[in-house]
Amino acid sequence: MEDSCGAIIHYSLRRAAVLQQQHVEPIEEKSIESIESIEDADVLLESAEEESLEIIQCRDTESSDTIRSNWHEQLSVSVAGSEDKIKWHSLQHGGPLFPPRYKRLPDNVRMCYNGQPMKLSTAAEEAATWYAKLLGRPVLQNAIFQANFFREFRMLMRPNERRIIKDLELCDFERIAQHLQRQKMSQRGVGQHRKLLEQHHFGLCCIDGELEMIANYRIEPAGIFLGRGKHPLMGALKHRIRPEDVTINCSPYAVPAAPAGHHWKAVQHDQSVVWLARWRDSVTLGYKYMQLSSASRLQGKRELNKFELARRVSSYIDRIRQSYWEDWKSPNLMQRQRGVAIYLIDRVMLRVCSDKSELTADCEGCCRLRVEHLNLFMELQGNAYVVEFNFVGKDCTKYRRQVAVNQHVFENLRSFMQRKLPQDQLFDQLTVKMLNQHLRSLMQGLTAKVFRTYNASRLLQSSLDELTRNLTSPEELLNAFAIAHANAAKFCNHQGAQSKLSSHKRAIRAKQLAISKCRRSRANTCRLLQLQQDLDLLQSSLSDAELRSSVALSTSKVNYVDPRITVAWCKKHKVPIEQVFDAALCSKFDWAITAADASFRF
DNA sequence: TAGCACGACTCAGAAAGGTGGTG
DNA sequence: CCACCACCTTTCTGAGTCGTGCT
Repeated sequence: MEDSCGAIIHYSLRRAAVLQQQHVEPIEEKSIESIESIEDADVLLESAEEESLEIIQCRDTESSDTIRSNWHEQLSVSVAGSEDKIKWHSLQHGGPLFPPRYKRLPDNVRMCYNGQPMKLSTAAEEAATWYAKLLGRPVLQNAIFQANFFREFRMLMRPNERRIIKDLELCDFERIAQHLQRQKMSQRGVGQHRKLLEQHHFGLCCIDGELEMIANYRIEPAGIFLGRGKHPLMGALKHRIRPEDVTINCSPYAVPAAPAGHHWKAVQHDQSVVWLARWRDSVTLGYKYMQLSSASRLQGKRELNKFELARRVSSYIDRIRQSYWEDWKSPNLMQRQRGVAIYLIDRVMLRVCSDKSELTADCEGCCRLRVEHLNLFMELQGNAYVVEFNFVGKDCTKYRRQVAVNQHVFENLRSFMQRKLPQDQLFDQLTVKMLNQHLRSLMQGLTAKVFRTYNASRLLQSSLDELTRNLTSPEELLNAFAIAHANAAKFCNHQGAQSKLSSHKRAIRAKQLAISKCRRSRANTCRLLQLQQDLDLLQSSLSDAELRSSVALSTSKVNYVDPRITVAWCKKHKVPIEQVFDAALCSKFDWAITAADASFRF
């Protein structure tokens, strides 16, 4: 309790300091904001193309084409920790794009309080529009959200408004929500052109003579902090970020101009970092960064390094496993805990979970597991030594899994749980730092997170080998590929909220209905036969669909499995890469598509 | 020198936006 | 031809990981 109070006081003081630094004068609108029609956008787009070329002019004389086409062939892979301290030699960009200034609502659109329309101050009205956008979302029912939002909403009101508005329940945002919806519909079409224009202005940078895309050139708009799960700060207001809050990182000769009438918080030329701009989030108080796109050369190099590091684990894995087997039998409690923890990270794919501040949602990982998160079964459904994990993991996703473990692990876990309360730490002698230090002593650059990359990639490769060994037809191959990926995603516990299964089951029900209708109306038998065939096909693919629906496939594809495995598989089976990677993945993994041939093995 | 806070990065699911099929 | 819907892709930004530097 004391700790929690301390954290809250510390947070309040820091937040006050950050907010005090934030400037309040309105930012000048850029010319982009004045676009009302598609024609306007086209005209501006043409001039922007010229301007954008100007922004990215580079002093680097080296031919960028040669660098781009074969950097991955020339690259000698560096192990983690020994990466170059100098990340770039020349860096030029146009600075971030600020969201448009808030435009007041028309006079006939008002928040109603207790049935009476209220004309709010500009700041309070803007906060009301943020809330109105969330109408219908379950998060609005959350008491923490309501309390945080209403407290900060009232702080934006004028004293006379504050005297009247005392209860969020009596605030009616419906008219504002309807107005915003109408506004959105009327602006369809213009948005696309504006986006293209903005991308030309702000979305590109020039790094070491290479034109690259920027991943997030937009400053996050002000709004309501939502967080994940039961975040204690949900509902707090994210303040507007202004040029005076933003630090720019670039070459000394290429400082982008701040918007008219404004200046940057600071400009630095730090070659040891890859961010282009940063600012502090007014709720979490952490830095937010403007960074290069994942398709960029620099990010590609980092990706390659990541996968090469994971690939090296193959040569060390026997030694690593031998080491933690020995730890299980150690008389030293810390070593036993360390051995079991690494086993769980390696074999159950748990994240390590670093220490967290009190002001985050209550989520766990290996080093933060509590006694209450585990159930031990000597025997369960014919399996010996089963551990049931039940906790809330990263992003507040549920982790619920029963795993048959090694007998030594089981007995160690039982001893760690003895004489402890449910809320006590399972690994009370262990810290993340100790664990990673030990891993580094076994293999240079090895940390806990590498196991996820290693295991997911190994699993994909073996699943692909096994499932596609005797297949030749494109449909069968692609289906098997999807299942292999789903296996890897399931292993990583990547969850998707939108269930494709429900639509699959709906399709089956629809066919069943159509068949019975067809039978009743005695329609032609050809139609009936066709429907029956469709139904059989749907039903036979249900179990595959069940697997694929329960997981989010993209996360493991994007982050964990070595793309060269997929590329090699495609080349071996003559499957076009576009059928398994979408456009974004193709450009992100450009290096893998060029580098890997059919014989590549992870 | 240990422990902690923090900076810089990777990883993550949800929401928004786009597309193509169907009635 | 259009409205609607389902599915897929992109964008957004919150949440972890881990090294570094300060006290």
